[in-house]
Amino acid sequence: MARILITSALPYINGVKHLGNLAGSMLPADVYARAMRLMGHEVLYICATDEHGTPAELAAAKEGLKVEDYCDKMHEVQAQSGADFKLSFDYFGRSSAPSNHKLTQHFAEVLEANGLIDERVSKQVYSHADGRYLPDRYVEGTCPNCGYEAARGDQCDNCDRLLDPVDLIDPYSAVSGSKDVEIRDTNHLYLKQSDMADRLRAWIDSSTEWPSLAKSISYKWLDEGLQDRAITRDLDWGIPVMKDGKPRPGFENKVFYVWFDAPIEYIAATQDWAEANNENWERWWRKDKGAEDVTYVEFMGKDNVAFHALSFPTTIIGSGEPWTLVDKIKAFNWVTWYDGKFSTSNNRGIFMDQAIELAPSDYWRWVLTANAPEGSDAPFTLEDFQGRVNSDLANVLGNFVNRITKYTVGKFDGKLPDGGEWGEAEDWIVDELATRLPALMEYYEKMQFRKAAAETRAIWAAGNEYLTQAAPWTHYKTNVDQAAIGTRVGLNLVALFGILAQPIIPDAAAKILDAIGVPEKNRTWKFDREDWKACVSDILDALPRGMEIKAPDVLFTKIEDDQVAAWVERFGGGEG
RNA sequence: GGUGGGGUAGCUCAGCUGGUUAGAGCGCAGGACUCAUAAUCCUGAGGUCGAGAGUUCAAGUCUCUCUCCCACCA
Repeated sequence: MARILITSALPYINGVKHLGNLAGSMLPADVYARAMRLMGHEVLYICATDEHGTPAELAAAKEGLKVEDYCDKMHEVQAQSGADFKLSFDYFGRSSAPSNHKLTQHFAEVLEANGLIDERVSKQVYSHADGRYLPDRYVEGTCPNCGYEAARGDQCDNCDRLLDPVDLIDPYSAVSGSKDVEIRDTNHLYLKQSDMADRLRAWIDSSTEWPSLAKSISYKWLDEGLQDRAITRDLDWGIPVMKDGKPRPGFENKVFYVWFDAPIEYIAATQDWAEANNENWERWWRKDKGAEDVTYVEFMGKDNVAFHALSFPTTIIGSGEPWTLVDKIKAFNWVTWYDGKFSTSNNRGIFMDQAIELAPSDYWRWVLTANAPEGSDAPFTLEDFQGRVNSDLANVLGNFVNRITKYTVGKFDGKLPDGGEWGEAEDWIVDELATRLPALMEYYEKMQFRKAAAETRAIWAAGNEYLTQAAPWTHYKTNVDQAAIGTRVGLNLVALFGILAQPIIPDAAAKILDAIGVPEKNRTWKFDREDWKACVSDILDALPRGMEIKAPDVLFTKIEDDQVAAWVERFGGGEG
């Protein structure tokens, strides 16, 4: 039994998340958390909303709300979405929580004490009309390179030249359109990542369980020389910059950069979890206080790898304190939508709150796991969604449960039948499961989710093949006992299928296990891995003979063509 | 521009340190069965593995060049 700390990248506060966000971090983290719990490991799964930064302020302004109120509202919305999709967070926190203020300020303090933070002057565009500094992309103007008149502060869309906003000719605010702007000197704190390079490299060298993607990106940065990074911004909304318990002189109107405080929230949220549940957070995060045996796994989209592999570790290692460092980074590509991208800002694609109206959470969970963007970007279409739900869930799993339970009710009075002789069909299914079950366990342990889903499906399909071989309906005509063993093994397979389905489709799995009467304590994955054949043989005779079972209602309603047509009409393609 | 990921059957994808006739699911064609949500099971058709060159007895699998898609960074 291991202790596994799991975090998924914090969803940003400025709107309901779309299916791509779900599939790229929160859902796989949840599937992993559930699987590890089933294996008997002690799991803590933490997530939170990421609430600071300019986009949050702008989104709030657009809705005419104070940013605090906007965040309160959107945090609730996102928490509800998570609950709707059955994300089994142990705690869903907020990066704006007091605990995170305190902890972020603590880290800044110790980093400065360790000589890893510098105060430096830089130039920023200030807008009088907006009463604020404008970060890169909120300034537009004429490109100094090609003369294009609507160049963004960070890059010109016309000539692709990368820009510094202070170099724009005739700059104006992208927020208000005002040209009443000026360039001001402003002080900021810089995290001296360059000083940390050697220690980071040593740490990465010693990390054996990183995927190559994360490792190669990290080495590349180190090879080129890590840039020092500003960790403060000229904003109101965020974590105040303090010094000796008071606002730091010259930083009264500044806050920490969202990327500095967001990962720290992983820890702060754990503190809040501990506070709310009378638990101990230090045994997860402090190696000097019980966390030395914790394995920490982070889930994120590929855009977040650098922050999790270098920036956050700089904070952690640089503190000189014994905090838990990430052991495994699982990164995902994007889910694409009809040859384009999901986009929150362009309202393109399907969002979590809409998805849950269209179909049960299990359907989405299944399809997004079976088609997870693990190796590369993965396309999502409603036609593919329909196909996978109908084939995998309704036909292969749902129909299997339905056919054997109904048969039991019809021919054996709804009782698990006794009698019959073990034969070739039974030998076959034992061999099949003795191969597939260990493979499935390994896929989960290695976080290979597409393969885990495919293997799960293959096990369901093997159940159907077993029934074809055992053919109880044929034996029933001449030898009821022989029909009994096929039915009995079939019912035990139903129980196993429910048990195995739990991480991906928890609702349907619970329905199956309830119908077949499997007690809560017998729904785990504590298999005897020393002898799979014996283990499987036991599984196929686990249910007490004579027990009453029920035929559950149809588990998965198929998605009809006209539904898909209506969805495509409503969402398909989108308007870029 | 740099770095990384990807370009394998109509579609979505597997193919580890190079080695027998390149695999799976869906879709398609044929057959079987009738317990079941016209479900299931079996069989089959279908690919010069993005393009070109090279290394090797042998290359989707290694090297180089090119090309297309995606992301990140400056």
